[in-house]
Amino acid sequence: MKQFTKHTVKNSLKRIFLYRACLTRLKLLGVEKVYSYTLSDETGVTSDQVRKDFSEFGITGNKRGGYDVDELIDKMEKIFHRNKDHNLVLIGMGNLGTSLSRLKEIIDRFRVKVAIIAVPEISAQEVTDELIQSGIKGIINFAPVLLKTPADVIVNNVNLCDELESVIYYVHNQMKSEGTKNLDLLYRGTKY
Amino acid sequence: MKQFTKHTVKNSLKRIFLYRACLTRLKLLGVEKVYSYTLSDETGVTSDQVRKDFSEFGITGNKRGGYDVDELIDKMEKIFHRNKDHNLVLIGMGNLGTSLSRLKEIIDRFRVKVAIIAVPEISAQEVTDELIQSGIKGIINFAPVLLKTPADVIVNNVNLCDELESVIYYVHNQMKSEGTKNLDLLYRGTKY
DNA sequence: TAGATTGTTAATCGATTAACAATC
DNA sequence: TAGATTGTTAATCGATTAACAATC
Repeated sequence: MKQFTKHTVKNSLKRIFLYRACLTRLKLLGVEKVYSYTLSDETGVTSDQVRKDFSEFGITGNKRGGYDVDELIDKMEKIFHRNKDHNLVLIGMGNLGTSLSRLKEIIDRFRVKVAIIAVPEISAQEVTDELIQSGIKGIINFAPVLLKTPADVIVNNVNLCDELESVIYYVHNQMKSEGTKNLDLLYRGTKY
Repeated sequence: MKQFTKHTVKNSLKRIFLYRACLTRLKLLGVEKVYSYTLSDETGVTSDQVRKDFSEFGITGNKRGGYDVDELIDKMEKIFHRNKDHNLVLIGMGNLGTSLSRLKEIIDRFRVKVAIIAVPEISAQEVTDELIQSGIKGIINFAPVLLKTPADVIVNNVNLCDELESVIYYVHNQMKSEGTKNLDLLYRGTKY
């Protein structure tokens, strides 16, 4: 019954994005030190969860002293390999015909590992196959198709229609659920 | 310790998008009937999970007979309220200054409930406040900021940088994990 | 009918939450 | 020191997986 492993972005990783967004904003405001409850207040994630997430990614602070904002941002940049350069290829609609033949050459030369696919639905799989042949290991896919890829290739689908429809779904369905108490007092975000 | 409820798109809902993508493709290929294991093969979601998801959304098939593709697509369209029209406003950078004053008028007139925010980071919160004042209940946010919104407003953040970085994260970290057996035999997708 | 597939209930697994000992 | 906060272990909750009875 057990199927091939589906790759899904870990919730904890998504929350790290969330923390970082807060931290860069706080830094801009001149904040130098935060506590787990600071990030909790800002993001709506419980302070327990904040510390648990940090622990998972090996981020430590100072007992009683909280966390240094700069240090925290720095550690998160490292998690995302922001300290290194990453070349990537973007395959768009305009240059599709011409560029496809030079793809492998470019990917090899610049040691590209990540590609962005923004071609029409119909050519998406073909482009993908080509990319994988050339050694691409991660793909951001804007085409509204489910790409077939080997297990060692990561695909992240970005689909505005799906995003829109999920918002519409929630807008239409939330009245039924609880969420209607203390409306003005509560705040929340999404998708993280 | 319990915090305000964070709204997150349900996994089951994301999988419904996935099923629908498959089904529309299969329909194009002339397929009229599917079984839970058909969708399992196509999506990598286990057949158990497919049936469980269908059950959650009140989608039923025929014992022994599987599911009718058209009927399935139709039911999914209904889940996403695709059978109705939905007006939406798109606030972009170009027309920011001019249009903001007419916003409420337009939102009222066309009974808009959903907005897409594609303005620079710095004006995103201001625009959001304005939208909420005008009665918007769902937002797709392209600005890389965490918007403060009342609990009855759904926000879906779309952030290319985050998507990219999560791909980079996985590309750099997967070698360590298991996933290296039967590489060429296994297929997987992401984010659903 | 026998066999195959659904739909649902029970078991398992993983992620979140709570609790608390360590410590600055 | 006393008090506050971290980091981690244990308890709980929810989601996935397995099992199976219903049935076409």
